[in-house]
Amino acid sequence: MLKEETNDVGSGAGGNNWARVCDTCRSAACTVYCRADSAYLCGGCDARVHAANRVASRHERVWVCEACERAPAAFLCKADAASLCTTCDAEIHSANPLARRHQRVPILPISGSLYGSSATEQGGRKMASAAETEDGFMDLEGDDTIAEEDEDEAASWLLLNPRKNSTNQNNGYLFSGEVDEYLDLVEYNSSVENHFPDQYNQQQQHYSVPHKGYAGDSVVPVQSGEAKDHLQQQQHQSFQFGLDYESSKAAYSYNGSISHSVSVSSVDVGIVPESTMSDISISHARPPKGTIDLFSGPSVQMPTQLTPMDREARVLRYREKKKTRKFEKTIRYASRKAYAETRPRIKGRFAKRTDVEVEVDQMFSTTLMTEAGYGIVPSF
DNA sequence: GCATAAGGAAAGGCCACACAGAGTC
DNA sequence: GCGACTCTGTGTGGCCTTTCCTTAT
Repeated sequence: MLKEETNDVGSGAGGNNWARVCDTCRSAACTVYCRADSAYLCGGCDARVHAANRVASRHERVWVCEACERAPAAFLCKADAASLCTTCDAEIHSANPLARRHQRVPILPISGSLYGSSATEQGGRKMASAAETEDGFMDLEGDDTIAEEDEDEAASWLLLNPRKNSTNQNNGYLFSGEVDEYLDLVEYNSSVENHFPDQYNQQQQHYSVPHKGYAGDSVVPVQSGEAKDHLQQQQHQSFQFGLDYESSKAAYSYNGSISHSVSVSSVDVGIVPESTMSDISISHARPPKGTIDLFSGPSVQMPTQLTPMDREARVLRYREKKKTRKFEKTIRYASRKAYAETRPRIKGRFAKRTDVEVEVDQMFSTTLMTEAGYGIVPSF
């Protein structure tokens, strides 16, 4: 059994971008691996098979790796709140020193019902939600604290989401604001760029367009309207189905269906649409725990009452964002980068150009102008 | 087991200036 | 409506300082 797992991991982590399908129904993406049956099962088949009798319900199962979706998860990364197989764990957490510091704990298999007693709701299965523990399993006791913490943090991510689109997308579970959708797009893009270089590059050819023809700060492309519409459509679809447990797993996993559909970015630098920058900082701003709860104040755009669906959607969205956080610096304007690199410094700080340097630059510009036969606007 | 010191890593601030974008005429 | 112009805020990299965490005593 373990041999098979190892082989699968080897081919799955990073090498195969498609989630393993359920061994039973052969149609849905698998979400759990049953060691007793040596079978990968989707949420529906798992619930059906292991609810058949008491013996079956004792089968030990583990979630499938959220990164490759092809191997049983072996470790839980607390920093990423992600269950990962050994290979993905090694890959992801050897990427940089920061990642190496992530605290990971082995995932213990569980038996019984993964989806709680109300497994029939929402199309037969209960979605993965705030009731899950950090490792993604249902916590039968004492899960309220964790869920509330997640909800609190999730709420902070959504504070400024205007509900202006509620009339158009009034299912209550969609991204509510244009801005936040854009933010999501950027983050998903980062995820895609990291995990699907091939597909990402191919699809980029379809949807990525240069920001401007001008060669200055224009190196940072933005998504075309077609791409954005396409993405929004995909996201909306994913969220509409996302309340179903199985679909939500696919939609929110590292490289689930939604990731396959996202395909906009530059090649060397990440895109951050300028209009979103302030929103990013605002939406992430959050007072530390233990401070005065400003979120309950009247000035904050926070719904006073959340339906269970809203709550679940918030937590889900927060978890997904948490997984796809990207800490690498994003260069938006390559020309500014070039200027900064050539700019004189004193102890690392930018320094004023001396008159001599200005004169040299002017002479250089003049020389170029005469030699090239056309004018160049002097920079300094 | 607890307290303190030392070392390392990470985070954040600072600086000048070209540029984007809003506003005005 | 369109172009020209002014003004303001933003983004950029390298070094330094501060803060936090781990390890040793």
